[in-house]
Amino acid sequence: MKILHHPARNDIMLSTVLHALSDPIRLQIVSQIHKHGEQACKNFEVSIAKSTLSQHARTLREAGVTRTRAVGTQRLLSLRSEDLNERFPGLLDAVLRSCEQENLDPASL
Amino acid sequence: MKILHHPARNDIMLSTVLHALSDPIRLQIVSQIHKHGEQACKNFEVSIAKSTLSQHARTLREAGVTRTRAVGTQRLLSLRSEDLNERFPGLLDAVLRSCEQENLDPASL
DNA sequence: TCTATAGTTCGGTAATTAACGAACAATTGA
DNA sequence: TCAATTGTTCGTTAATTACCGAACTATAGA
Repeated sequence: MKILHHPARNDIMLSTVLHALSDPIRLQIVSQIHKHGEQACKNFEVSIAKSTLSQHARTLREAGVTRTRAVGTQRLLSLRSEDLNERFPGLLDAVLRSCEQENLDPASL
Repeated sequence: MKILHHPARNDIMLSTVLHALSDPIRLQIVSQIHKHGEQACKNFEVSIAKSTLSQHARTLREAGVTRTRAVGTQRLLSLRSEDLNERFPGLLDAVLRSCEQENLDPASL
């Protein structure tokens, strides 16, 4: 099977990570992995074609945000929390918390 | 003179902020404001045309990352730290620290 | 071996983006 | 009032991006 390329920890670039996280769909994906743990693509509740989802998964993986491992026909995605915390301390947590806060916001008006 | 539109605090969107910060040039601008305080565009050390710089300044302002005020012919940009901290606690600091860390990284290999 | 499941890759389209220079607007100071 | 400074806007170009469906690969299970 195909080799899934993941950047080494020190090759993870801030602007690339921020770009990967700047898309609402990818933010949803990351948030869902955070909430429910390692997830296969088929479990993501996003309203896009599977080819599009596959591309988003690739973007996240190549940015160093997620790790993908193959199990059977599935690709399980997890967050590279340790690598990200080591390289950009506090960043992932801040984004995840911001993400949750934003989703609870209609009351703030 | 033209009105400079700034989003209200509660209208600042996470994905928009992350997108604004995902461009290396804009990250440099934000980092320089953080280091040296409120800055006019002419002070930014970036190697792009001034029309391009003006567009980047607009992107940051419209995302809610910076505030722009007019003083004479200058536009002074500052970070909306308070608004951002209120809305997305810890996010801006994490990005700024990540930014600094990345710029000191050649030793990490 | 055949079928279903899970993802990936490819080709194409439409939209967005970053970049530039030229022209413009606003303000300051001579 | 005139020139210099500072920044914005406009028109264009080239590159990137998000999206889709169709075709493909790989694995699991009947």
